[in-house]
Amino acid sequence: MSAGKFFITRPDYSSDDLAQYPFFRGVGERDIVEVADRARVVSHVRGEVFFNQGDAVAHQYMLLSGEVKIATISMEGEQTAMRYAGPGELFGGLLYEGLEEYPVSAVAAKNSRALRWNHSSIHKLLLAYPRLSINLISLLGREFTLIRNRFQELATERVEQRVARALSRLVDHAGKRVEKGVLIDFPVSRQDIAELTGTTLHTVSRILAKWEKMGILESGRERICICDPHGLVSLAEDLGHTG
Amino acid sequence: MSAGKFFITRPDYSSDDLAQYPFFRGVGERDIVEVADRARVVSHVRGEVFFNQGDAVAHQYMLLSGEVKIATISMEGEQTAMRYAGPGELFGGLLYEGLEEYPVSAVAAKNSRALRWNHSSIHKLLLAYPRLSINLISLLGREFTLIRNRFQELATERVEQRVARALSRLVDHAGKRVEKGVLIDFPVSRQDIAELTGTTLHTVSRILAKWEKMGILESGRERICICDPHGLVSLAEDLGHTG
DNA sequence: CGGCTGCTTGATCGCTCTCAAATGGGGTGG
DNA sequence: CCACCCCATTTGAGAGCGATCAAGCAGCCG
Repeated sequence: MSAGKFFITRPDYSSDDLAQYPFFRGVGERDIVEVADRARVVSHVRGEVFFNQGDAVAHQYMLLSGEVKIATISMEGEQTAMRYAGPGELFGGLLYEGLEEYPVSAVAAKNSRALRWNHSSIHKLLLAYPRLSINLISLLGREFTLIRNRFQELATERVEQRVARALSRLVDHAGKRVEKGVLIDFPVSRQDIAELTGTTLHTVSRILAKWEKMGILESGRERICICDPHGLVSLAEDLGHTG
Repeated sequence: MSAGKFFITRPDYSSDDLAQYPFFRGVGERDIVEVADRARVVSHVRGEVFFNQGDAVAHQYMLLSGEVKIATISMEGEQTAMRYAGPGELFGGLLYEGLEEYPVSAVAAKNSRALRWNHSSIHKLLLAYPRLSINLISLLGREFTLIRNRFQELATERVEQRVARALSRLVDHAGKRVEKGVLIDFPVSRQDIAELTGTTLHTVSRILAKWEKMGILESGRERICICDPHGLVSLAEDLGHTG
């Protein structure tokens, strides 16, 4: 990793690594270096926050390694998880005129490293490298599709179906092949699943217990391993027809 | 309207009208004309669709007048409303690589006119006028905040509270001052409110009947007029504390 | 080994969906 | 102008999903 083909700006990453991320798609190696040079690398261990909902918007982040939970907290104190961001994904205040506070919190779900641009830098960079803007729009489009789907599920589906879909997404997003099946490769509690699906940890616990009995998965303290991913998917689909 | 201060490209609109919309913020009059010239004006009467979920992505729209419902339909046939777009708002496939079908439908909630760019035109324009990209990102950011809030409400709040918020938003978005209070200025059925809030038209009907008795609003067939907007807002807040 | 934190499990309650049917407003065609 | 029909709306009764409350259990770290 220290033997990048191109100029390495910092010991933490090479331009090769960055070039593979969608934010830099179609951007020349030299330009990537220029853009990355305007960022700092920041690290947070599991549980630490990158920023809190309500903080003054200051930075835009791109995750290099780890996993970050993007969540909101309501006035009644209830948490809702918007998404989990993995390596290559952007998070932070989407700089639009009038936005002064982060509308969400970003907390490391495992030890994480990210590139951090400040607000004005990223603004200039987007103007200077239009391709970055296009890529950002593209990424936002995908994210939109995701939250739209989740919104629709929340509006029309039962809890069990939503949990099945949430687990499927986590597997796609951060699944690691292990002996028993596919492990979600960061600590996930029942409460986390509940915040993703708009239910309570109790209900999640009951559902997982049921599926464990059916042999679909295996789980423990903040650990979920899907033994039968296909079974999980067809469960998500079938629950619509029969229930 | 035909006496615009600047060059008028079509009888339908002047560059003045366009300059006030956020998509064109910071863009010169001449450039606005250039961009608008790449679009066609399309009209649809109430009930007609601009495009259907699943259609091949071909166009990006900016609404000039009217109101457009952006909604999805699930595999089980249930509709979910994502938002209502008013004049100046953009809708259509957010061009990202890999997107081939519209993920939502857009249907005129009243007679509507829109600018329509085709896919490749808008792509070129965004590259040629970086300020447009910035504005688009800005608009997406706002839209994101909106759907995030709605998602959180759906995940944590009761139906009554969600309906109160939905009505408040409709008032802000399309409220028209009338004698009795503020009228939502396009046809809105109980079913429409239900699709916005993830409930059924029956529940909406009961809630509106209750509020009508309380003197907060007045409603009829596809018509809702808020007599006491502030009461509605405090209802949305209070339902959290007491319920 | 002890305590903290996350997980399980039972019992109950009530919000909201579902099913069913009647009512009414408004536009259209005669 | 009137009658009719379509479709939105209202209203009732009942069932059930899932939240809530309440303990007890168990893994993991110090």
